[in-house]
Amino acid sequence: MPRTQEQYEKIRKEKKQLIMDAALELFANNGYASTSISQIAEKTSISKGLMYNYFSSKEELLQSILNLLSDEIAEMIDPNHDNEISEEEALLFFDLYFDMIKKKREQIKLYSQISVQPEVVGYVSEKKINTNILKQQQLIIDFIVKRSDIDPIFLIITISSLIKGFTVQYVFSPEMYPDELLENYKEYLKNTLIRNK
Amino acid sequence: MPRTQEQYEKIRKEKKQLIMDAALELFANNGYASTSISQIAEKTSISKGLMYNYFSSKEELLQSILNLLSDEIAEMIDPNHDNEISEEEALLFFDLYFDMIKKKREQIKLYSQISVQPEVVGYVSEKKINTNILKQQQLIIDFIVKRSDIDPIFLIITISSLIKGFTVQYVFSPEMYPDELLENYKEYLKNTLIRNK
Amino acid sequence: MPRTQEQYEKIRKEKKQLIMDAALELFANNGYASTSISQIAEKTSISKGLMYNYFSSKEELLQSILNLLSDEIAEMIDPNHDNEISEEEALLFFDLYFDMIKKKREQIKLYSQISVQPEVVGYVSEKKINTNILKQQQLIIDFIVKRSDIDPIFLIITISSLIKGFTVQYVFSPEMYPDELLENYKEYLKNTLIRNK
Amino acid sequence: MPRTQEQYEKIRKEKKQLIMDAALELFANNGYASTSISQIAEKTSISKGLMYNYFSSKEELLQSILNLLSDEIAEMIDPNHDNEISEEEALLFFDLYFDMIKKKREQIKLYSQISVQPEVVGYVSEKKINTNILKQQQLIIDFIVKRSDIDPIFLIITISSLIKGFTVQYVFSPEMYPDELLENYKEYLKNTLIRNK
DNA sequence: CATGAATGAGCCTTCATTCAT
DNA sequence: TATGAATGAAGGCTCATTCAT
Repeated sequence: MPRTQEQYEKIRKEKKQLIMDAALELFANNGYASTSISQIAEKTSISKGLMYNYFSSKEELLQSILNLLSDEIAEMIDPNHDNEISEEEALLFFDLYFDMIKKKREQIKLYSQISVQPEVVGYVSEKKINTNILKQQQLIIDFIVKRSDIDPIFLIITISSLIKGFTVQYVFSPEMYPDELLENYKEYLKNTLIRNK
Repeated sequence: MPRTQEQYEKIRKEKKQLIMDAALELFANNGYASTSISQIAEKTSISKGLMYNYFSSKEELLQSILNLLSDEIAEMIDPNHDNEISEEEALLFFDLYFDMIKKKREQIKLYSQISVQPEVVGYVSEKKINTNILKQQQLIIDFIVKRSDIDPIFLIITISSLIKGFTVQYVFSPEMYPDELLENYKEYLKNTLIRNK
Repeated sequence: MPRTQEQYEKIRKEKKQLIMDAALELFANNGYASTSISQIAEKTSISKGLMYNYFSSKEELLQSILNLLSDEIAEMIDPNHDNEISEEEALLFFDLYFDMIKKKREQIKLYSQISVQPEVVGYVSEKKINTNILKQQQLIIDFIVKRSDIDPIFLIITISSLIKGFTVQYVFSPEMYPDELLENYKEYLKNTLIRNK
Repeated sequence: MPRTQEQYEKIRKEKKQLIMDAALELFANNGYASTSISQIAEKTSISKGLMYNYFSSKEELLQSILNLLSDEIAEMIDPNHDNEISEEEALLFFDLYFDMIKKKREQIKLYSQISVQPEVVGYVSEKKINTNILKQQQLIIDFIVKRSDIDPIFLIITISSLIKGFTVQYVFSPEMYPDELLENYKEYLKNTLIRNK
């Protein structure tokens, strides 16, 4: 009783995911360049050769991880497609974003490393990832700008720097931000930036 | 007749600097791991072997670059040694810091890469660099905290995130921050954070 | 369809032996330091890189050769485990020892080089090799001492020097000791040292 | 007042000797291959370049050390040139030989290493060294043979092995042979081999 | 689909030797 | 005579990738 086409594809997808999981952990913690295909294969309990059955190269594997991150972020952040957001949506963004950096910490750690190394990959899917977040971020900023008399350009720089800086600090030193602090800081940002309290 | 001691020292010092300059540019733009000794030697127009006359290893070369950066930052930022700062000193910090990230852009780019890559180096002189800046930064934050009724912990997170985030964005995309904008944003920060305008 | 576990193991074992054979010949005749991995690879008709699939370093390759020698000697000499030996056993030792230096000439040549070069290796498995032979040698000497009125210390020095000296001379100039001479000399030693003729 | 030709030559000779002394110690203890010209130059407190003013290559330096050893041995052992020796001369040989291995321990250690490594040097002056000792040794053996009814060939093998083996053991583990033991063993050999006691 | 042996280019590093000063 | 900067060939080793089985 041969397996159906779908079963094959499902198995294939799962194996792919296993490889990506192993690779992510190794990349994020040991660095992309310092992680060898052998290590990934060993961690996944498959042979080196088989890896190339799923990913055509080490770089494509990296790309896949980042692309998946991009998709997952898109799903989590879910930018609405009109060009305006309400206060609720603005507040929601913080919930979603903080949720994301917590759940995707390892991926973002990897992404932070990659995005800073021009050599590693042609472009990786940098733009795609940025796009998803930045689009929403832009809407937030628009929202804030509209209700503030601060020079928009300053506000944009400030908020994007703040988000970027906080993200990096968090993903590389999560132990410094216990859950409660994280929650409180999120509320503080909501109050300060959105609710104007 | 051999060269005098001074002549030799001069040659050494100059050549060392040449190598470090070439390495910095390559490291910062292509990444540390992706830059080979061959490339550095070629860019410096020396033989591969000679590099090892000046630096005992690739890693030591990196360390030297970062140590120099550390020293230069120390000189530029010059933290005062009492534990309190005046408003003038707080304002001065912004001038010094913005000046530094502008002049040492490439080095900080390299540093940003290194500090995010677990594999590269045991310590590099990460701590030393951080110390110099962070000490001063801490004083600034203390200053601000003292005159504000915001929860200190939120303030600390916010300001350090802001500085880190802005620094990274600037050194990797300086073209987005023309001199005038840079200057204006600096003044904006001074007014907002220090002068409470 | 992949090879079976056994097939792989067979390939590995055979290839390992091929490499060790080639390395032994080169090490013994050209010296360990003067033999390059390239030469070994070429003699084995494999690529340089492949060597590292079987041995983690040049030194480990050397160690493996010497460890194998150690095991083979153990098998050939087979020291008995009580602390006394009979005349027959004493006589047998000479048969075994002469047989060994003849069959393992190249290995002992290599070993003679290594044991005299402080730089090459931490220990190599020097001790292990020595142990096997020396234990038996000690029993022989005990045997002789017991039946002689010569000062034991002189006897020990003399016999161990004699064995060591003869071994070195033989392995480096086997052409000076044709089979018949070798055999006769062995009998001469038996008669003189053991049978007291 | 310029120096005379002789003074120059004397200085030159002394400096050469200094280099050879440093090299000998390093070669004997760290191995020839593992000792770099830099180390020798440093130990001698001269520059690398100057070394090549005295010795045209690393190998020539080694050769010089061994040649000197050869000459010194010749002087110490001083083989007489007729083809026969008296009992006194035979006994004297042991005094001279034991004296030599004690005083030239480091050189012989080096020589033992070199003579076992076919690769290092074309031939070094192996033959020359051997010649000096072997010639005398041959006379001793002749002397013993003449007064013994043992098969000469066995005697030759035995005595030359004994001397070689003892020499190697002594120079590599002198701490196992305190002066008194050395002296006593020498007398033991004299009595056994020459005086037939 | 699966294996891991095999390749080969490239990397970091060492070092005897040369040479301008 | 003396210096040490400079060279360049070679060495040990790693690793992404390929391929016979």
